[in-house]
Order: sequence, then structure tokens, then C-alpha cells
Amino acid sequence: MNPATRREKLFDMSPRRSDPGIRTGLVDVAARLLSEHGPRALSARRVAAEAGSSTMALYTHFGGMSGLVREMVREGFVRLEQHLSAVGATDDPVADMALLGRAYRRNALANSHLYAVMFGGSSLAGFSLGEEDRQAGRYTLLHAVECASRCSAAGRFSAIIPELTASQMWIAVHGLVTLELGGYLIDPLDADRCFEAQLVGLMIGAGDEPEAATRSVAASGQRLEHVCRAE
Amino acid sequence: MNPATRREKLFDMSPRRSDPGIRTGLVDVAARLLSEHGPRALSARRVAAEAGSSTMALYTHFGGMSGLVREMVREGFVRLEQHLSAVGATDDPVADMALLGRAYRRNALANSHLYAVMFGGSSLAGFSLGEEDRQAGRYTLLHAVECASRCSAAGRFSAIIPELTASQMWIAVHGLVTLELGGYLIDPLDADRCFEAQLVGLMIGAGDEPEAATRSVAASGQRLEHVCRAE
DNA sequence: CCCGTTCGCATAACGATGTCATGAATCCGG
DNA sequence: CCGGATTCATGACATCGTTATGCGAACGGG
Repeated sequence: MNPATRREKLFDMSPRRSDPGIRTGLVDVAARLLSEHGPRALSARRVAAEAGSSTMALYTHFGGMSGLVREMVREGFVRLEQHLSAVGATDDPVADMALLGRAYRRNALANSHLYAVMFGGSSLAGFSLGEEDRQAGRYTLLHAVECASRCSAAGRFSAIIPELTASQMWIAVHGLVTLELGGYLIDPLDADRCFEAQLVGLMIGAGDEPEAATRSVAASGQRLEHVCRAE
Repeated sequence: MNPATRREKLFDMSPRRSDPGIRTGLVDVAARLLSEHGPRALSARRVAAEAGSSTMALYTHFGGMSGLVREMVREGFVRLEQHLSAVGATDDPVADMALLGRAYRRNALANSHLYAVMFGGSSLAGFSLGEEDRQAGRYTLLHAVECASRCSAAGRFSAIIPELTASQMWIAVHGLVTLELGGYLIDPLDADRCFEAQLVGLMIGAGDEPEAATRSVAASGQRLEHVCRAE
């Protein structure tokens, strides 16, 4: 029987009310360790100890260290999805697109170590991305694809293939975030400055008028606070 | 006394003709292991064994596993520098810029695991980038800065700050390469297709005319083979 | 209500890892 | 030619991921 379904049954019947589930506890502790102390602190013994269990629980639930990382990655994808879904659709689709980029970057910076595992190719505890994980990552592109379609429909983008335009947005924002996390973007050309320029350049490259692009990107900057407060 | 200078002296006097230097041997073996078998295969004992020495030599020369990784990173930077230097200056600066991007990607794909450590934030064997390493990485930007200046001087780019334009090129190409290495860019929008579109979009975003940008990028694709053969 | 079965998890061990103390062998300056 | 310095092999230590073993609690049929 699959451990997951086993756990499902256990959760439904909830044998111990005081126990919020060792499985979720392990994932939470692991995420906290990774976020606060970096990848080196993510050891099976330490995770188990801080979660108040032994290392064996980690193996019955996740089959090993890489399984636990996979679970964190899954949760990272749903969190990214939530951040992107918080960006709605207004009458300025280019501003919406820029706001998608801002939300993406915001999520990446908030969970930097996890982001490096999800998209940066950082091999953590022997874990490597499976095809389903990658598919979950590509799924986040759909927000940008839909937005690119609206930009084209509104006559702002001249690009014909919204998937390609969305990919370019993704690639550029991902590149900025990873270089920023690597500490490469500093003082004269810091990450904030590069990001603003990147957004405007992307919109122009997709076919928008320079003045309109600048205005929409600036407007999305204003609207950012609003979305953040809504979280 | 610094091990590096120690080794320098030893190399100059070459005490044993048959020994090509244990230090460089260790780096070569490590680079080969990393490139052929991935980060998990990079263990101190294995590197030492395949280099025909014991693990202690690794500590006298590099102070530990992270020191060896740092040495590989340094060599990775000079190799990248060589790839970028091979791109000369022609009368079409936009094509030169596109060719710089192609050379950058070429080098990254040829040494994918090393690239992930240099720019992707992949924490390998407890190594983390020092500020001098990052400075070496930023140094590679100078090629693109000089090229962006030429693009502006030729009236192709309208951007005022060549450093900012060059950064955008770097960010975008880096983003594409990391997503490509992560396996995220597949069939309908594979890495090649995205890369070509990215190059054109970047030039347009920097201010070039769409038709001229398309022509220059295509021309750089033709010229790529020539540069590769020159290596 | 009770006992056999099953399941979750703790204990302890194994191989492999990075690192370092020790000591032998070698090199170099005087 | 010698003595301090240096390189490197041996072996040990703590810790890592992983797993075999076993105990106690929860479940289900009688």
C-alpha cells in the first residue's frame, strides 16, 4: 500500500488530535531549515530531530531525503501559483504582464533557496527534477500566455505566438532573479534598476510602443503594493 | 606561505619531469568527474583516487573540497572569457552582440554543471561564491558593454546606458541557459527557438528597428560556425 | 471484550562522506 | 651535506543517507 494513501486514511481518522501530522511537520521543518540556514543545514537527522521524530519517519513517509525535497518543491509550485493567481486582469494587459513578473520575482525572493531547486538546477540532497515537476513549472507559464493573448488582442503586442512571448518574459525574469540571488546584480546596476529596465525592454521587444510600455510598467509598480496587501 | 605560490615555485622549477603537477591533475580530474558524472560524483576520495594521490594532497593544495571547486570556478571564468574574446568586432555591432550571446550560451552548454556553480547558485560541496568570484563573473559583462556602446554609436540602439543594455542581454541569455539546462524548454518552444526570438526581442527592446534586428541576428547565426571553427 | 495482524516509528548499525592529526619521505637553502 | 620546511600517505573522527530489526499502538474479526 502506498504510504501516501496510508497517511490519507490516518489523517481522515485522526488518531491523535494533538498530533498535527508528522508528515506535514517534517515538510514544514525542512522548509524552515532550508530557508533560514541554507541547503547545508538540510540533513535527515536534523530535520527529524527538530520535528520531534526519528529519521525513520522520514523514510516511511517520503522514501528518503530526495522525496522530502520533492514534497517541498511541490509546495513551492503551488505557492508560486498562488502568487501569480493573485494578479488579476485589468483593462491594461501590459501592466498585468509586468505585474505577473513582479509577483514571480517576489515569490522567488521570498523562498530563494527553494526557488534555486525548482528552477535553478540546484541539486539538493541528491534530488533532481522529474518530468512532472518540470511540467508543474511550465504550468505557471499559462498565466503569462493568457496575458500575452490579451496584450495582442488589445493591439499592444505585435507578436503572433503568445506562448513564445510568455516564454521570453519567463526567461528574462528568471534570469534576473537567479543572478540577483547569486549576488551578481549590485550597486550601479542593482537588481531593482535592472528589473524595471527589463520589464520595459520586454514589452517593447514584444511590440508595444516605448511610451506606452513605460507608462504601463510604472502603473504596475504602483499596483504592486495593492496586490501584496491582498495576500 | 600560500599554497598557490608554493605550487607556483614548484611548477617553475619542475622537480619531476614525469609529474605534470598534482595540483593541476586534481583540478582536471575534478572537472572531468563533474562534467561527466554530475555533482554527486565529486567526492574528495574519488577525485584523489582517480588523480593517483591521497585525499591529503587535496587539502595541502586547496584547503578542502570547496577550495577545489573554487579553482574549477576560476578556470570556468577564464574559459568563458576565451569564448567571448573569440567574438571580434565587425561593421554590424548588433550582429556582434547576438554573437556574444551565442558564444555565452555555447560555453554554458559545453560546461553545464560548472556553469550552474558559477552563475546558477548551485551549492556544490559546500562552496559558495566569494565576492572576487562574482567580480570575475561581472567582468565578462565588459564585452557586451563595449558592444552596446558600438551599437549606440552606430545609431542602432537608442538606450543611453550601455552597461544597463549589456546587463539586460546577460540576464536574458543567462535565464535562457539555466532554464534550458533545467530541462524546462521543450518541444513546441524549445531552447533554440526561444533563443532566436530572445535575441531579436532584446535588440528591438534596446531600440533597434525590427527588420534590422532580425537581419543582424540571422547574420550572426551564419557567422557562428565561423567562430566555432576558429576555436 | 480480546487477540492476531498490521502499521508507524525508534534504535542501532553500515557504508561513505569531509576533515584533520600523525608521521614518513622528500625538497631546498645554507 | 645537513636541518628546517613541505608534500603527501595512513588512519581516525564526526556526520551524512540509508536500512535491518524490533517494539508498541491501533485495527478488525471472533
